[in-house]
Amino acid sequence: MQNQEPTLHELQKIRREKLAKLRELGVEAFPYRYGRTHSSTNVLNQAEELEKSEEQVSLAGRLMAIRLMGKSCFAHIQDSAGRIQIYVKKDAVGEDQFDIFKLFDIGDHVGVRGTVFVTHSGEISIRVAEFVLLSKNIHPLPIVKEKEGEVYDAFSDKELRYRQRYIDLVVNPEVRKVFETRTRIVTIMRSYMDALGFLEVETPILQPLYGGALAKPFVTHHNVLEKDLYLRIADELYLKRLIVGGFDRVYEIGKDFRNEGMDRSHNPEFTMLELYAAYEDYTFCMTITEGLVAALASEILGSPELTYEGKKYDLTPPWPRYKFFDLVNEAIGKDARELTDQQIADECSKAGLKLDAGKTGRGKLLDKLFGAFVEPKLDGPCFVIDYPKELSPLAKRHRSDDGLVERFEGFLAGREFCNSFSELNDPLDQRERFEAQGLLREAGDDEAQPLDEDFLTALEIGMPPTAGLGVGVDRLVMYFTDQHSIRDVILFPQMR
RNA sequence: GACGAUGUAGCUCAGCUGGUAGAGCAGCGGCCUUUUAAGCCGUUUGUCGUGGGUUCGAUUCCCACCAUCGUCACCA
Repeated sequence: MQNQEPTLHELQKIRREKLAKLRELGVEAFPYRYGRTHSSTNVLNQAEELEKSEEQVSLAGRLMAIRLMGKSCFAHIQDSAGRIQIYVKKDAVGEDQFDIFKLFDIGDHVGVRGTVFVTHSGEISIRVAEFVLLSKNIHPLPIVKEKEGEVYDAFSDKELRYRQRYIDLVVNPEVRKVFETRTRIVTIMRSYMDALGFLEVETPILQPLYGGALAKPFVTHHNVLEKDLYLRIADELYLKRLIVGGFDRVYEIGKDFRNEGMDRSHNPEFTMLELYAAYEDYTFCMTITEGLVAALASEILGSPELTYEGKKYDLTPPWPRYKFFDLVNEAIGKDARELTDQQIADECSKAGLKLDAGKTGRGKLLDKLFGAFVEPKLDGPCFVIDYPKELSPLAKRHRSDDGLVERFEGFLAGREFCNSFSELNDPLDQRERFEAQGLLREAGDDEAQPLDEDFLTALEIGMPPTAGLGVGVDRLVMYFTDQHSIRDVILFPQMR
């Protein structure tokens, strides 16, 4: 639908005619640059002095409202900082120029030069002495009007908003704010990690073998090498190779790709922060998680209290830590570790899950059980710790319980947002875990991890004790911007 | 992937039990040199999501498909 030449509707024809008319009048419709002295908010903030000094200010922006009154005109222009009213008067600009201004439309970019004044109704405005067209709009913009906080004719069609984000951003200022906050969050993450001595690195997105998570990958093909490559599902295995290589602390913020369903908390490509620290264990990562989230809260919210979808959450560390099996056992009223695979499947069926104990591995069965009975109740913030070994092929065996691994997940608002463990660095144990994954794969689990021989070699070379953490950046942004859908925190979300 | 809801002018929406569509804003013309959802007068705009079918006739009924939203399944 997008690649068809759109039929020229009346509105667009009229704008093209205006463009032609402007050119006849000698107006350059798409000039090369415009020197600004101020932004809209600069002017609004310094209005008093600027008005007194009658200093000439130049600013540029997009026309968002035009109120023409015969021989004068009020209009609003919008720049990346905000909006400001301009006042164009025939007397001030001359008749020829005023006729040109009348050919301008909502959506045009203009540059204006003039002095600052305040209107009778108290709005800080620019009295325009001179204006130029900077770019002509020939495709009408949706007109959003507002009075006393109430919005009229909002541009609200989700499909159009996501597919034509450029319009969404022009017309819905709160959308711009969400993405500005997103960038601030990532910046804060970087400085937080940098301050702790972590080195930011980049690892391959195109990988000959995928790993580091349980997920289905996207497959692509390299023509010259004549082989298939995978888009990474996690950074993990490469970052650990770097720990083997001797970097003590590394992190990466980047996109992962998982070939799975989409909903309001899942986009096929999403952003993860992954970090690895040598000589630390998973308790270190809990501290990092708490510290990072608390830092975000104080810088973004100015308070440890987060409101998400009407509910309040206190993010002040430390957060409670609940053991995986304590939660599960309490929820089902039995000791899950004593149950057979079939019995776990039966418990799952009580929650309406149909699972085949023969085909699904024990780890996954337990995970289902957790997802069905525990997860929805985890308001958080909290950590769930010490997961079953079968579920975590890259995590180190628990120091005091052979059937568990030293792993935690962080929860907030009933949703997981991070995952961490004491990294498995025993190459022989790791090989066994891969082999167990291989058996699951043969049994039909297409999310089981393939064996990565080179990664095993790296572990054989020797990885120090290491802690690793992965944080879902999109989800954190959702919390801190109070957005309901992941699509509202990704500029160009995947559409069908 | 399953079920449900929705899809009408550039935008937001109305359209009862089938007779080829309306409003506000935007646009266009006119009046208006401090307006601000500017106002007043006049006026234009539509493959009624797409493709089939039923019918003399479908935006309205039926089927399929596409898209969006929601719930579930899968996962972060």
